[in-house]
Formats: sequence, structure tokens, C-alpha cells
Amino acid sequence: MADKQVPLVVIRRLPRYHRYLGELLNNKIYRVSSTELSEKMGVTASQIRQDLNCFGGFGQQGYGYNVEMLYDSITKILGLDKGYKTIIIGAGNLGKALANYAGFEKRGFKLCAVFDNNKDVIGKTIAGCKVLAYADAQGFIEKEKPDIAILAVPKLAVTKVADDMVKFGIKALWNFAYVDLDLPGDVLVENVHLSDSLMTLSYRMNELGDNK
Amino acid sequence: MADKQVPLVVIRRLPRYHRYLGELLNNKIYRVSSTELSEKMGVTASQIRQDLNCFGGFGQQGYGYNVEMLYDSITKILGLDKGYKTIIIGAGNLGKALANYAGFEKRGFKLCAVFDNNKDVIGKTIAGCKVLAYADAQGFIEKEKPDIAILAVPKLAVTKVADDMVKFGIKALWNFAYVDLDLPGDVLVENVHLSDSLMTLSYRMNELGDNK
DNA sequence: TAGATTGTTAATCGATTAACAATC
DNA sequence: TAGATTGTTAATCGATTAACAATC
Repeated sequence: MADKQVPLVVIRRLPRYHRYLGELLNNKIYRVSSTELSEKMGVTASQIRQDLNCFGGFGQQGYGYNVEMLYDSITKILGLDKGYKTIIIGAGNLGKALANYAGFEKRGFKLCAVFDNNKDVIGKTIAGCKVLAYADAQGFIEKEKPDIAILAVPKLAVTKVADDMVKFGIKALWNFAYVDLDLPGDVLVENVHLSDSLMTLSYRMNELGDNK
Repeated sequence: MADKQVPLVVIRRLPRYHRYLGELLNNKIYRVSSTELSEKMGVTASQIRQDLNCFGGFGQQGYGYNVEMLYDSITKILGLDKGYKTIIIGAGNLGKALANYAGFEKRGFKLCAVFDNNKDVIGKTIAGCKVLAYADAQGFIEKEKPDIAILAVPKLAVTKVADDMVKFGIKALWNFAYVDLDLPGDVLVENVHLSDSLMTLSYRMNELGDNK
């Protein structure tokens, strides 16, 4: 298993391949060449073949790729068949939005609890999950051993919450607060910095205005 | 103004510089060298100097950078001083979460309306904005000329909504639905594909498990 | 002036694209 | 077999890092 490490840029493209292949399946298309796929996705066929070959030879010369087989392979590569258990910290609008996001369930993630420390929401039900008191998080996590904690708490709270999560044994964090968390090297962190994305858009608008 | 185009990778790093410089200002630190900043941010000093020099010589030999001046410059480069007007389409949990996201207001974006087509929410107030009927969007947009439409609608609705937005004159879309929009070349689109981010995290977890 | 640190050029590294032999 | 299309190597392109002369 000591394959040379797959570059992060390639990994970040896998979900997109997964999505397009899923759409092909929905349309009952069971065979695709790298050229056809490249036209749909707006990337080069070369890149598709290079990317896929980081993980093995999924295609067949003269034929192309079997969509179903490739889709299933990428599902496995991404770990979407593992049924990773998630918890959400923060039952505000963002936490609620994420809890109800159909896409996660569909991709094999299992939401098993939502935590908050606001008495007004504790005990309510979100996306079929009772909201639990944050004070009970440690017990819950040590017992249920969820895989991923989704941090939907305010910026000011997130550093402490992240430290708690690590202490309680969580190994992967999906962080929505606008902070770069500083955690032990064996804890995985994926940040969603929404402001960064909006500012990038803003830059591009601004640039258009400038270069007339 | 025909500078050679700044690479997108550099642009995507600007918000992060902006954030760290803002934090320095909060801590009343008014001078910083590329080396100091590089240690804080976990990037190379070389990269910082290269990136900044895409936009001009902000530093001074033997001294470093004036934090306030650099922060203000990046604010302008990102267009955060323009007060871009935004509207949100979709008053569900995600729309609400985005409307209440303090970060946007703080970065100069002005939310001027929220639209939905659900009678139960039309007329209610979110983040100080009345929710308007989607049917009234065209009139509103033609009159108020917002700059950015934030698409917080379900996947199935987003293609039509995006086409509408373009027809009504919007030139920049911030899209949260898990779809790649196909729009005229002069319309800017920034996607936030949350699933992609979560799947990347999932891949990395899975990878750790495999390579033991 | 001496020390510090930039701006910038050159060297390295990595990612993308092109080309084509292998092979279904 | 002939045609198609992959897997893979080689060429190109771009981004990052290193080095250092310029200069505050």
C-alpha cells in the first residue's frame, strides 16, 4: 500500500468526477470515454486519464470506462462506503442547514447527534436528531465514537470546541468558522471558509471593472 | 492597466493574508516582515513576497511591511471597499444562515433583499431584511441593481434561478447548489460545493486507515 | 555606515498537456 | 484484423522556493 502519495489537487477533483459519473448513471449511460467525459466536464481528457491512473487502471483500451464500475471505485476511494458517523456542534441556522443537507446522507454520512449549549434548542429535533446539551458531548463521543465533528459554532467558540473534540477522541473536523485551527498533526481538518470564497468573487468583479 | 493576469492561486490566497493582517491590527501590531508573517501563516516568506509583488511593492527594504497600509491595500484589491450589494435567493436554513453571517457585513457586503417563493416565509424578516416573493425579484433587481446573487436554493431549482438572475441583469453568482452552472461567459460564478469539501475529508480519513 | 529585509531573478519542483505505443 | 481508446512516458507549462543584489 505504499503507493506514492496522490497529490491533493487530484483528490480535490475526485468528488467532481464522482458527481458527473453519477449523473451519467442517472441518464442510463453505462460507458464513457475520457474524451466524452472531458467535453462534459470542461477539462482535458489527458487530465482525466492521469488522475484516474493514480488509483489504478479502470479503463479498457478501445472501449473507454464502464461508468458503473468507475463510479463505484471512486465511491470506495473517497470512503463514501464507510458510513462515517458525524456529529454537528452548533444548532444555529448553519448547523440546521447542514443537518438537513440531503447530499450528506446520500453520500453515506450518518448524522448521529447535534449539540448546542442553548437551553432553548436542547431537546428539539433537527433532521430526525434530538439536540443534546454540549455538556453531554464527551460522554456521547466516548460511547458512540463518531468519526467527524462538524463545527458550526461562532468564531469565538470554535477554538475551545475544537480542542474539546480532540480531547474527546475525534480525529476529523469539518470547520465552518473563519479561523485556522491549530491542532495535533494526527487530527484532520477541512476548512470551509465562506468569506474567502465570497472575497474571491469580489476580486474578480473588481478586476473586470478595472481593466476596461 | 494591462498588467499580466494575476494567477487564480494567488488571488485565492489574498483573503487569508487579509485575515491575518486584520488580526495583527487587532493586536496593535503595525509592522511585520515577510518572515514573521510566514511563520504565523505556515507558508514561505518567499511566497508572501512573490504574491504581494503581483500587485505592487508594498514593503520597504530593511523594514518590512506596514500592516495597516498593506491591509488597506488588500481590502481595495479584493474590492471590499466597493460595498457590493447582495441578494439571497432562498430563505431556508442555508439562506438564513448566510443572511446572518456577520462576516459578510463586516467585509463590506450589503445584503439588500432575501427572496423565496414559500408563502409561509414571505413577509417575515431575516437579518433585518423583509423576505420578498420571488415573483417580485425581476422588478427589484432592475430597480436596485444588486451586484451579487447568492443562490441558496435546492439543486433542482438552481438552474432556472440562475438563468433568471442572468436575464434580470445580475453579473455575479455565489452558488451553493451542487451543480456546475452553465452560463454566459461574462457572468461570474463562484461555487461552494460543500459535498466536495466533506468528501475530500472523507478521502483523507480513509487513506489513513489504508496505509497502515 | 551596518543590518535588515525587500523586490526580483534564477533554480527547482510539481502539475498539466501532448504524444504514442500497447492492447482491447 | 482495423479502429478506438487507454495507460504511460516525455514535453511543456506554471507555481514555488532559493538566492542575492538593491536599498531603506
